[in-house]
Parts: sequence; C-alpha cells; structure tokens
Amino acid sequence: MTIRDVARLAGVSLGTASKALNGRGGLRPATIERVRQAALQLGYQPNALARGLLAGRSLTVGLITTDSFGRFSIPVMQGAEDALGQGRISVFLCESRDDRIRERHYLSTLLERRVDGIIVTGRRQDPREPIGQDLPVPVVYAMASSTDPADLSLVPDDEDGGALAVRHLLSTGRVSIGHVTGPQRFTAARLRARGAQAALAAAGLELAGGEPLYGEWSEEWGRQAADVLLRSVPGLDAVFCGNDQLARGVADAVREAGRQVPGDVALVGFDNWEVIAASCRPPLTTVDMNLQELGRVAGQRLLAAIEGRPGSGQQLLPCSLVVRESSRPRAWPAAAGAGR
Amino acid sequence: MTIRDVARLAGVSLGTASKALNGRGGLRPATIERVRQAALQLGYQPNALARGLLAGRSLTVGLITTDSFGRFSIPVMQGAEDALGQGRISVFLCESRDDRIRERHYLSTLLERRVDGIIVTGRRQDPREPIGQDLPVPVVYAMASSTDPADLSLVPDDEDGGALAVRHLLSTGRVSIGHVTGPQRFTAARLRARGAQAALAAAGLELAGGEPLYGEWSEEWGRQAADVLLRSVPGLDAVFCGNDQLARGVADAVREAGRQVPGDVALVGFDNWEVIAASCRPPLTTVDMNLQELGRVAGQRLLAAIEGRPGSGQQLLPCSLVVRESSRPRAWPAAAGAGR
DNA sequence: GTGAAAGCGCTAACAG
DNA sequence: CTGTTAGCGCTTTCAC
Repeated sequence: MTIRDVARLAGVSLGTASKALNGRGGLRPATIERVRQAALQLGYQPNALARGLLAGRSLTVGLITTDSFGRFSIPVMQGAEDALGQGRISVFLCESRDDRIRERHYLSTLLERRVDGIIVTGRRQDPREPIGQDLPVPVVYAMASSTDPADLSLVPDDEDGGALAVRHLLSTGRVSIGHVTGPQRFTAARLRARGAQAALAAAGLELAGGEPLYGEWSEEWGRQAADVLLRSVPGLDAVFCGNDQLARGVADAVREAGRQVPGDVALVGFDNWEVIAASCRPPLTTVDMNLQELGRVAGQRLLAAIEGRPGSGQQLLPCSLVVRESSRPRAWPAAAGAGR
Repeated sequence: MTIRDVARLAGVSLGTASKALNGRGGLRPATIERVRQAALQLGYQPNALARGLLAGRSLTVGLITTDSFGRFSIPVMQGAEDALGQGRISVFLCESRDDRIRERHYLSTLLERRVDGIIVTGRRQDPREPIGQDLPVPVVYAMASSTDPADLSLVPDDEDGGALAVRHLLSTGRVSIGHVTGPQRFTAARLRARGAQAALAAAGLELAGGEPLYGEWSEEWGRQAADVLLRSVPGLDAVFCGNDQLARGVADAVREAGRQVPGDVALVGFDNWEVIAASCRPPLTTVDMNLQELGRVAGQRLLAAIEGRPGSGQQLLPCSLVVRESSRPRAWPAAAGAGR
C-alpha cells in the first residue's frame, strides 16, 4: 500500500498523486478529487519513515524521564503533547530509572531515530548533569534542570509557590504559621521555605517555631512534626507543608490532638496531588505547580529551538493556589458535610 | 553524517562500510577495525528511518493508554520495555484521555510511523471496543480488554486476587470478614468480590454482612462502609477492600471507632499503590496485580505476534499478596513503632 | 497540468 | 574480500 498504488488507481503518475495529496502544485480540482478518492478507497497512509528520511525531520521527539511513577512526568508529557501534537509530532517516552547507562542508551536510540528534539524531565528540579554534549538536536529540561547554563531549563517557581501559600494563610487571618517540609538537600524544599519566610517577613512576622522543620517527604514525618509544633507553639493557627503527603500527616495529627482543621489550624500543602489532597480530611488547599502548563511551554520552547530559536538559562514558571476546605477562614460558617 | 562519510574516511566503499558496521559478509578484520574507528571518530549513528524504510520494520511500537494518571499504564509500559528493549524497540506513548477521536488520531499517526505493533492499555479492564478493524499490525490489550474474542487481552486475575486476600485473612484466624468495594458496574469489583466469596464458601463461611458493600473507589466510602460494618456485624474481625484507598478509609474509621488494626480488625487492600498502602496506619497488606510483569508478558506476546505467532482470547495473569502490618495475626507480639 | 527522474541513507544482491 | 548497483516510499525539481 504505497502512493504508487494510489497513483495507479487514480490513473495518474506517482508525482501527481503526491502533489494531490499534499496540496502542492497547481493541479486540476478534478484530478485532486480523483486521487483523494483513490487514497480513501485503498485506505492509504503515507509512510512517515520515507517522509522523514527525505525531509530530514522525523516529526518525532523524545521524552527522557527519571520519574518512575509518572507523578510529574505524565502531566508534563500531556502538556508537551498539546503543544507538539498540533504539529502532529509524536513522543517517544523513555523512562531511565535513574540509571545513567540506561539514559545514555536511550539517548543514542533517540538520535538514531532522528528525533527532532528531546525533553528531559524528572522527579526533582535539582540541577543535574546535562544529558549529553554537543547534541545534534535541541534539548529542553522541564521539571528538571541542567547544570549547564547554556541549556534551557524550565522549573516551577517554588519560592513564589511558598510565598503564595503563606500570603493566602495570612489573608485568612492566620498569624502563627509553621512550616513542615522534606529534606533540606532538596532545592525545592529550601526554595519553598525561603518563599514562605519572605512572605512572612513582608508582614512583619516569622515562622512559628523559628525555623522550617526539615525531615522526610512522608505522612509519618508530617504527623511527628505536627506534634512538635503543637507542643512548642501554643498559638499555632496554620501550617504550610512542603508537599501534600506531609499536609495529610499534619491534618491527621492535628485532628487527633483534638484540634480542628481549619477551625483551629489551617493547612496548605504543595503539589496538588489529587489522590492525596482530595481525600485529606478536610480536603486540602494546596499549591499547584501547573505541570501540564509547564509541559506545554516546554513543547513550545522545543519547537522554537527546532526552528532555530533556541533558549537558555533557567526559567521559572508560576505556581497557583488551589483552595479547598483546609484553609477556610475561621469567620466562615461551617460547610455542611465537610469532614466527619 | 552518513555512512558515506564513514566509508570515505575509512577509505572503503559505502557497501563495505555497511557490512563492517553490521558484521555481515566476510571482511578482513583490519578493514572492519578501520571502519569502526572511522565511525567512532565521526560519532556516526545509523539513520533508523532509512533502515526502517528498507527493512519494512521500524523497531518501534505504540502504546495507547486511557489512563491519564499513569497509575496503571506506567508499570505496564516499564514491563513492556523490558521485554521489547532487548530488541532495541522504542515506544511511542499516546495518552488518549478517554477520547475516541483522539484515540483514532493516535492510531493513524502510529500506523503512518509504521510501528511494528501496538499495546492498548487502560485504567480498567472492562471490555472495550477494539481499537480498530483489520489493522496491518498486531495489537495486544494489556490491563484492558477487547470485546472481540479474536483479540489478545491480558488482564490480572482479579477473582483469584480476591480469593488470595480472603485465604490470607482466614489463615491468620479471621472468621468474620466483610468486603467493601467500588461500584458494581466495574468488572474488577464484581470479580474480586466473587473470588472473596468463593474462598469463604470453601471454608464454609459467608461474607460478614452477607453481601459486598458496593460504593465508590474512595476513602470516604471506605470510612462510611466501615461504620456500617462495625455497627451491623458485632464480631467483625477483618475487612477485605476492593482497593487501597478504601482500605485506608476503613483503617481510619476502625481506629476512630476505638478498635485496633490489626488487633481487632485485620485489613487487606487491593492494588499495592505504594503511596497509599505504605502510608496507611498501619501499613497495608494488599493484593498486587504485578502490572510490570503483565507489561512484560504483553511485550513478549506482541513480539511473538510481530514474528507471526499471534495469540487471542482473554488471558489472566496471577496477582500476588504483599503482606504488611494490617493483617498481622493476633497472636503475634506487637511490633515496635508500628502506627501511633 | 502532468509526468519523469533524482535522491534522502541504508542494506542486500551481485560482480569483480 | 571489496565495490557497484538497485531500490525501500516519498517529495521535489525540471521537462513536456
């Protein structure tokens, strides 16, 4: 099933068939229609390999990810597809399992397949070694960043996300706000904390307890840290958490300590991981990194680079706040059916 | 950068270079080495498009999924890659967002790209319309199944999974076992329930409460259903849940009702969704669908089909049990540090 | 307006 | 042993 068969059936030459199907060259409408019909009748599908070979473009990109759960890379990929799919570009997904050998293998496979570009994505945004040197195709790092400043890296603006969370809590009248987060070695943890502290400072306040409580990204640590805060900060009326799991842990511990969320203590998480945030009691207000939008931008930037307009440096993309029950202002009437 | 350049640098003809790099035809070792060196020096990478065009095989497969979270499709893809990657096959990932239009679009794009085969995967295993008729390449449904019995569908053996869970509970001495699960319209929910009931019947028992409690796949329903069970079944000593979120809900409700898990009530979930099961209090015993293995089998079956040995019908793959705290036999000493 | 021919990069068949 | 040639399916000049 090639264009030759279509041409034969339509009674035209191979070249004419090509022109008819691609709308090039001035053909008689009748001819075009005849070829179209023939193609339809045969169920003709152009061979993208042959096309790519000739064009030197495969209309294909590679997505290399180290995020084995897909928690971050899937939304990024969806966004990228939105941007790329318009141009009918397909995506090779390569999950490197945090293994440099495997990653290199994927890279060379992608290059052999003549992808037009590569998006590198991950689970954390801490700068990582560039995926390769002097590659023949452009690379964009999304929800990951390269140590090479000549590379283009797109990451969420964690610092602003932290500020967003705290400003929201302040706006609902909270004044004694603690911060529970993950390991300090994570850039994201430090940035979120810094943003939170900056927002507090702007209001003439400090973090309840003085310092962020760095620990693990787990519910367990959320519970422990909540106990610490409740014990050491008598007037505690809010906690901003470095991710949603922590926030769930905090919510449970607060409730089990006999205090109300959000009545006594308001809560804001980070990530907007639906399955966690929505089933938290009460449903969790949280910062959304807009990963899909980030992916979309990555796709656009990659397209631009492919077309000869490369970018570079680290670019921050805005986070946004998703407000749910856990940060309802105290003044509000209790909503029916919230919690148990 | 083509094989022509390599040949020129090595001072041989194009054909010779090809043979040297592919180890075909009896060439003098010295020649082979010379060509190898030249290729290395130039950083030559064969053009997979040209190869595929000639060979009629692209060494590429498509993975069409309706699982937007990647919860099920990512493990399946990892497994498939294991099976396919050995043959250096790459995977186009297409996320159809449950949209038939989009799916059809992806299908035709994949066919244009001359993929050698397609894996269809999803979020649920209820039979779905075949992805297309008389496709030129083999298709395998994995964690999804086709209504056409001529198609090959691979799904977890949910019924056996349910039985596994209940037999485990029975083996730890539980005798009054309730079942909380998702909507009855889900095949998976019905099968898991049936397996559980069969295992109970084999022991001369019945489900506590008589019937499975069908509802939603949410923690909220888990909590509600637990309350119902606790109230209506005085001697309740175990609950098998249709997924891990339900089990978490049940765990919370049981604890909040003043009973111990697993001391008073043992719990088994389904899915082994780490983020849920591991942060449950206590950590959750659960049925694992071995999705990665399922993906591996899908990859193997697809390879077989590509090589002319197609399969058909629905094949069930075994589930396994991951034992954690929530089903610890009552006789055991309490483990230190478990729960709060 | 349409057809014929060249060539994208590669492999395989056939000469030498 | 190595070189030459044809052709995978397609688009794109350039003739007619």
